Amino acid sequence: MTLTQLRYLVAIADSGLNITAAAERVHATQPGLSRQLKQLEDQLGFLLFARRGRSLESITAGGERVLTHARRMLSEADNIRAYAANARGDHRGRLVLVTTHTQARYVLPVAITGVTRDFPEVSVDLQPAADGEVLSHLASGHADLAVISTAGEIPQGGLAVPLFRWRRVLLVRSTHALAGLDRAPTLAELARHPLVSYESSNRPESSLHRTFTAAGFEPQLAMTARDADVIKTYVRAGLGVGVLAEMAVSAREDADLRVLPAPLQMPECVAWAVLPRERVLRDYALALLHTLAPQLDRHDLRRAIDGHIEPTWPTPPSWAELSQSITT
Amino acid sequence: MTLTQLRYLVAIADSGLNITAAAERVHATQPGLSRQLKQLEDQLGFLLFARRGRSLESITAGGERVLTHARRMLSEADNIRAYAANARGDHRGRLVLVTTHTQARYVLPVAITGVTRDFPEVSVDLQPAADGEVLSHLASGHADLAVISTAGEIPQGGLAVPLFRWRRVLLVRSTHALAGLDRAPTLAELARHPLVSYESSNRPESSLHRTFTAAGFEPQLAMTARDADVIKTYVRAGLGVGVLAEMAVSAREDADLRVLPAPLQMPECVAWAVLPRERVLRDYALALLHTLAPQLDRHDLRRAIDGHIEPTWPTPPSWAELSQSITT
DNA sequence: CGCGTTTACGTCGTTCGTAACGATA
DNA sequence: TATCGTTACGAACGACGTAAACGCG
Repeated sequence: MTLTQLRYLVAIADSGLNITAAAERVHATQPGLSRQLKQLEDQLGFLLFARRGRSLESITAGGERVLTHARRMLSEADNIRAYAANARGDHRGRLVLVTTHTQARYVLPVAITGVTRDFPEVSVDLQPAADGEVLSHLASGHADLAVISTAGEIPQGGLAVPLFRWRRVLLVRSTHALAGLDRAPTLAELARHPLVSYESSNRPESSLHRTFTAAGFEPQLAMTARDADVIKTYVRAGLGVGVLAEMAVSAREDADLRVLPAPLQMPECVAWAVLPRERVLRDYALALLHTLAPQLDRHDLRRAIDGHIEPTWPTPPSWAELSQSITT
Repeated sequence: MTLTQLRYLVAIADSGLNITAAAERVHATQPGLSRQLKQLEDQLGFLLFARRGRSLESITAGGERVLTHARRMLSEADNIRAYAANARGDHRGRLVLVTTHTQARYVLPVAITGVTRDFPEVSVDLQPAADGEVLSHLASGHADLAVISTAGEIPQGGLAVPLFRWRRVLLVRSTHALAGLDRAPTLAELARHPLVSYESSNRPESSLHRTFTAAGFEPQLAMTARDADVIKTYVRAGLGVGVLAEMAVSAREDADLRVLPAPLQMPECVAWAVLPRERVLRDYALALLHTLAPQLDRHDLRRAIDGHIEPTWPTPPSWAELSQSITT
């Protein structure tokens, strides 16, 4: 049993049982993989894949089992390599982020720009995902860091680091009935108008939905989208009142629209960075994290990550405070 | 980075930084290990060991870090091999048990005999340990299964499987003042006599100590030992009242001594098997466990171990019931 | 001078890629 | 017939053990 054999095994499993495609993925030839797979099966004494004719039909139960152990071994091997790269100051590599559209579009740009400036040999891979899918992407092990928001709870599935607090704002056309208001509308006032908001607001357990129903109202969601820019477009088209994160509105770009604070009952949200457990973080990933959470000490962060401990974090700054300190 | 290199690295660390001894351990030559270590260090880009002259002086911080990841990788490799051996019905191997003297001497023999009968190619390695050290031996990863008793709490550090309930008994010479009693003495009566018991009774948090002090008495421990046979010897010598586990007294062997039940306030204990987490159990280890816990379904056990879930176990049988069912 | 590590050298085993072959839909 | 996996072959690489050299106590 060699690491190469296990790497090939995982590649085959991840390529839909297509050995040719797997060979491509690991930069080797197809006969090489075939041979190593056969040798591994011979040594273990049972088939890892069920064959139909000559091609692989499905993974056997034993193969599934071996696969999970193999994945752990390979991820530990990656950990050693990552640690070594940090130790020798080698900052080449990839940084895979998985996050929602709003974070990707409005929060991360400055932070990522900083990383690519300080670590020019890093290629950042920004994976967009729906609200509920971010953490499952992280759990699958293909991402180094997730950024996600919650209204209260601490995200599970990794080490959660609080970044900043933010509130929702309302966005309306200047001709809209609410445009003249110089205060936050009440929930009752807002409930009379069709809303345009994030896709996740459709779910009954979303904080928007819960806030309305707790007060005895039913939100009218005229339209939902993952993408804040799409929401703005439909607000401009007069479809309804935009309900989105304060990070997503810009005084310059959205000067044609009126911005109102959301009703006070709508809870404050917290944006979190979530790091996979048992995974060594590259220095540039830590740098990104530190840009997003400058209030936290770099070495405390490193200790929390390496020691797999969950510290009691201080209350994160508001988005206004954070964006202030990032740009200056 | 190869598995061989990591195996060598661990061997060197476990041999007190003596490469020659490590080579012996892994059945290879010393220059081979030296070379692989050097190559690993070259590839990682930093020293794993600090040198003084030519010999290894200490592990570096980086070396320590790499070592922990390497150990995990190797243990996962062992898991794959163990799973494969099970799958192909290969029942050769070692079974390392760590436990206290009483279990080793009075409880495990029948169970181990059963294993060596059903699995003649297994060599059982019974590691004796003091009460408090059993679980740390297990945690170090050198044992497959620990057997230990507690008075109430569930043992930590692995998947704990309850085996049986047992009580303490008193052992006295026939000439002893308590010998004529046909009931359990009260705590007050017992407190007047010097006691001979297990070493762990010295600790103030031991259940014996706690029981006495809770009733306002102070136990007089004339002598303590890890070994039940030693305790009996000193009881025969008239040193005091033996307080030991009911499993340790035999109607035949101890016919010259009087056996009394312990005071009712002394709590019932539970013997547990503790299995290391994240470790594939060989079939013969499961067989041993099943002999010790016949009330539990074999497949439930396998599922609990493989799935790393902690089921709510049924109340275990008493030692009398268990020893009955084992021998028949 | 003994112990332990490093270096040098020759051999052996293994892996790899290319190319030809076989099976399947 | 196109696609995908297996088998065959030769070259290159790497690992290993033996033997000798080197440092240190």
